[in-house]
This record gives sequence, C-alpha cells and structure tokens, in this order.
Amino acid sequence: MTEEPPFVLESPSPEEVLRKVAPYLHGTPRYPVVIAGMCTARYEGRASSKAGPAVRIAICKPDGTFILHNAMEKREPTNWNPAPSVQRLRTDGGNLVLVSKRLDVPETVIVTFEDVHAAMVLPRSVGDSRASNAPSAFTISRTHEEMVRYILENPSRIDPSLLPPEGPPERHTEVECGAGIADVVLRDEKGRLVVIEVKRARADINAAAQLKRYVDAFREERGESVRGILVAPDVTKGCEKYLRKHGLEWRRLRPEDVERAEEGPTLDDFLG
Amino acid sequence: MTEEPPFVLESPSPEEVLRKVAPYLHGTPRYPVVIAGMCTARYEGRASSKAGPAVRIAICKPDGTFILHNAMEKREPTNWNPAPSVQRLRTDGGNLVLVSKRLDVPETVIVTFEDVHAAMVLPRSVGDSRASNAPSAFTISRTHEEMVRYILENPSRIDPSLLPPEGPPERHTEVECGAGIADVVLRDEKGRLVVIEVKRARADINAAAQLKRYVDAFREERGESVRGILVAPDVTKGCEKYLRKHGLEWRRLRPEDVERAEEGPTLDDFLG
DNA sequence: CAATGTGTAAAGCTC
DNA sequence: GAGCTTTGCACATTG
Repeated sequence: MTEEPPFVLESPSPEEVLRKVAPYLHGTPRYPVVIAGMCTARYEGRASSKAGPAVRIAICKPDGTFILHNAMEKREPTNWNPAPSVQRLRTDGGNLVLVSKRLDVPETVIVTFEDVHAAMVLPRSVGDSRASNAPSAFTISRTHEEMVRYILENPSRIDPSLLPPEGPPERHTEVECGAGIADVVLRDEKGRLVVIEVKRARADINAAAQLKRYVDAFREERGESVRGILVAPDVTKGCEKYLRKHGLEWRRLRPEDVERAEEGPTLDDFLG
Repeated sequence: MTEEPPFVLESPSPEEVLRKVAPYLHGTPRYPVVIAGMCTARYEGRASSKAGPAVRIAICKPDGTFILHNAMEKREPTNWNPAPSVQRLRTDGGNLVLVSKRLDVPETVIVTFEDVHAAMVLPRSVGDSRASNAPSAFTISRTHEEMVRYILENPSRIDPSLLPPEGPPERHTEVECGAGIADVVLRDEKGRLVVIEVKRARADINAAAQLKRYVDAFREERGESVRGILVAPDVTKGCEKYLRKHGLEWRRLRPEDVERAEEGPTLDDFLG
C-alpha cells in the first residue's frame, strides 16, 4: 500500500482504484471508502431495482454497511445493504464495478461506474455508540422514553385524577398484556386502571387502535373497568374519531414540554 | 471560481473550502458537495442530539437534502435535514463549520470540523426520478402494487372460492370505507364480500388490526356478512392469534411468486 | 395543508 | 433467533 489513509484519488482509472483502494476495503481492519462518479446500479433481493446513469456517491463502512446515494436528491439512498455485508471491487470492460452482498440474507447491489470523479479512503475512528464513555458519545433527548418518565413522575399533570405510581415506577411502565406491552399503567382516584399509550409525534388511527387493544386485553385479563389515555402532542382527526367511538381519551404532551419541566427545580420544589 | 466541478480538495484548510466550495454550495444552480473529516455535531429540532468527535461524511445535495454519516457504521445518518433545507459554510475559531437548516420546520444541524480530510464538488446530473423517459430511470419490482395486481388477475390462486372482479378491476382495488382504504375487495362464490389486505413483508398484529377495522367498517356500512383475508409472505405468531380470535383468514403470497407468475405466458395460456 | 399507508424500511430491545 | 415498537422515521398519494 503506497498511501496511508486518509487519501484521495481524483479522476482515477479503474485500475488505480483497484490497486490503491481495494486493499483498505477488503483488508483487516477495514477502512471507510467513498467513491463518487457516474454510474448505473442494479439491486436483487427482497425486491429488485434498476437505476439508470447518474452521478452517485457510494459509501462502504467498516461495519459492512453499504449505501449508494444519488448526488442530486433524496435523504434515502438509491440502493443499500445494511451490515453485515461485504463489498468487492473489480474492473469489467474498462469500468469499475462495485459489488455489495449481504451476509445474512440474499441481497446484492451491483454498481457499474462509467466514470469515477473521486475515490477516497478515510481514517478509522469510532462509531456513534450511545455508550456514554465512548469517545464519540451520541446522546439524544426529547424521546418517547423521556415522555414516559415524565408521565410517571408527574401523572397529575397529564390528568388530575391520576395517582402517582405505587411502589417502584418500573412496575408501571412497559406492562405486558395479551395484546402487547403498554407504555404506562396507573390508577386513578376512583381506583380504575388507566392504560396510557405515548406517542412523540401526532398520533394517528393506528395509535388509537393499539391503545384499544391494550385496554381490551387488560379488561379481559383483570376483569375490572379500565380507562385508556393516549398521550401525544396532537392527534389526527381520524384518531380522535376512533378514540371517541371507543370511549378512549387523549391528553396533550409535547416532547419539548418534558425537557422544559426537567430543566430545573420547579416553583413547587420551593413551596413544598 | 478557479475550478470547475468535479474537483477534489485533499486536506484543505477551512479557508480553502470556504473559497472554493462554498460558491457551488450556495450558488444557483447548486452542486453536490461532499466533505469528510473529524467533526462533532449538534442537532436541535423535533428532538435534540449531540454527537462527539468522529470521522464523518457530510453530503449536501442540490435539492436541499443534507445528511451526515458516521464513517464507521450504520445505514442511517447521524444527523440529517430532508429537503427543503439550506446549508451554509463558515469558519469559527480555525474550524470549518457547516450549518444546515430546514426551511419548512425549525430544525437545525451544526457540524464543526476539527479536521477536513477531503472536500469535493461533483457535477450535476439527474435525480432518480421514476419517470420512465428520464435518463436516470429508476424502476423497482416485487412491490406491494404488483402483489395487488396479481391478486386481481388471479384471485382463485389466493383462495379457490374467490370470484374474478366484476367489471373494471380498478373498482376492486383501493376501495374506500369509513376506516380507510382497503387494498382489494372481491366477492366469493357464496356472494360474500371479501376484504383483502396485502403486505409484502411478514405481517404483524398491526396489519391484522388494520384488516379488522376495514372488515368492521364494511359490515357496518353495507350490512352484509364480510370475510377478511390477509395476504402476506408470512405472519407473526401474534398476528395469527389475532386473526383467529376475530374470525379472519390469511393466505401466503410472496413478492417473488408474483414476478415468476408474470414473467411469461403460463402453460394455461397455450392450453386455453 | 392534513391524513393515511408503504418501505428492500432500519434500529433497538426483549424473550 | 422471533416478535414488537419506535424512528428527529422518509416518502408518495390523495383529499
């Protein structure tokens, strides 16, 4: 290997890419590889697709991930192979050909470059692991999980009738029933079971139907009267109609409300 | 502008990127831009995230799409902004900073490069339009739509009791009801209405619940007995249980079965 | 614009 | 591994 990553080849010949890039793509360990150029692509697997000539960007990641992006548009790749997959480079009729194969299921992408504008090998670094001690810590907030926690800690802010969890809060979240796992299960001041389904985005009819399945399951299994509450920033019209029809309720909660509430001590903390 | 796309800058200074790349990023028309290097990233919008230092690949597409990929792993980007969005480059404390903002909703990604391994501007080409006369035609097969068409053309292969569509097949597909739009609605030899829900992947309990909502709606609206059939390559255990509990049926059909059947004239075509 | 459903969905988590 | 849910889901289509 003449060059050490990172390096870039500008308008390389297929042979040059093969000679200088392939060792880093196939070796152990693998290095991130990016190839940009005019190409066509074929995919065979669960479905099947053909993409005509366009400028695209191929990315091969060391975990095996392969993605091929159209250079002009779309957040979604034209073709891809999630890890675990392997990529191979070869030349064919004067063209550079990249073949990617998934190792777990039969899916293949074949990219034929008529012209390579650039090929590069990048240095290895860390992934986006969410382990907080990782150098590349990735943290995200305003999630579904944070909304659930907020509800457990402030049930009365969702509905005044809701009682705080009895015993450990974990026993009130992700509660299994015959229809699946309910986000939150509490009791109200009348002693009724209250099943709560949480959505971080506007809730649609599927969310309401999911809640109903849980409510039905709890009624059947526990033989008591059960309330169902959908907690979401908003609901669609069809969702609201379904809720009303089946005697279910909904309360508004935005992901950003949660963060604001958690940011600092509330006035209540000082007033006791 | 000293250079014409495509061109590549290897280990450029932030100022060089600004001078040579920014005009193509901000100009009219815009060109595809790729920047790879060690960076951190922050996102604020529907949610909020922070990503520590790692080698990443930023792609700015002329339609406004922005994606930031970790170079080591994952099919999904670390951060992104779908179109319509705009990106701006600037320098800050000796670092190159890329700011991407969505134009329709308040969402921002800020990428700070500690080190730029490569920056490139690619030529403009065509998108992946599915218009068949486009130079970059994108065609895909084994889709949900093809499965629906197969069922309309070969109803008895799904279930021997199913009758062919009466009149134009369009009247039997995407049939509206109060609960939504049913994929296929046919009649069986006993004159019963049959609502068919089609899934191209293994069907789960949500698919079964969706079918039940349609069946209930048709019963209510038409006041007749209605069958419900889920057509899928496979169903989960929970799905099967739900179907059985609610008197619904399922039949196996794989996306690849459809293609095979359509590929050429069947023996039946010759036998009359 | 909202609403609905599909996707080669991917990814994460639990059992 | 199957099964289920979430995703900053994206995306297309239709009203």
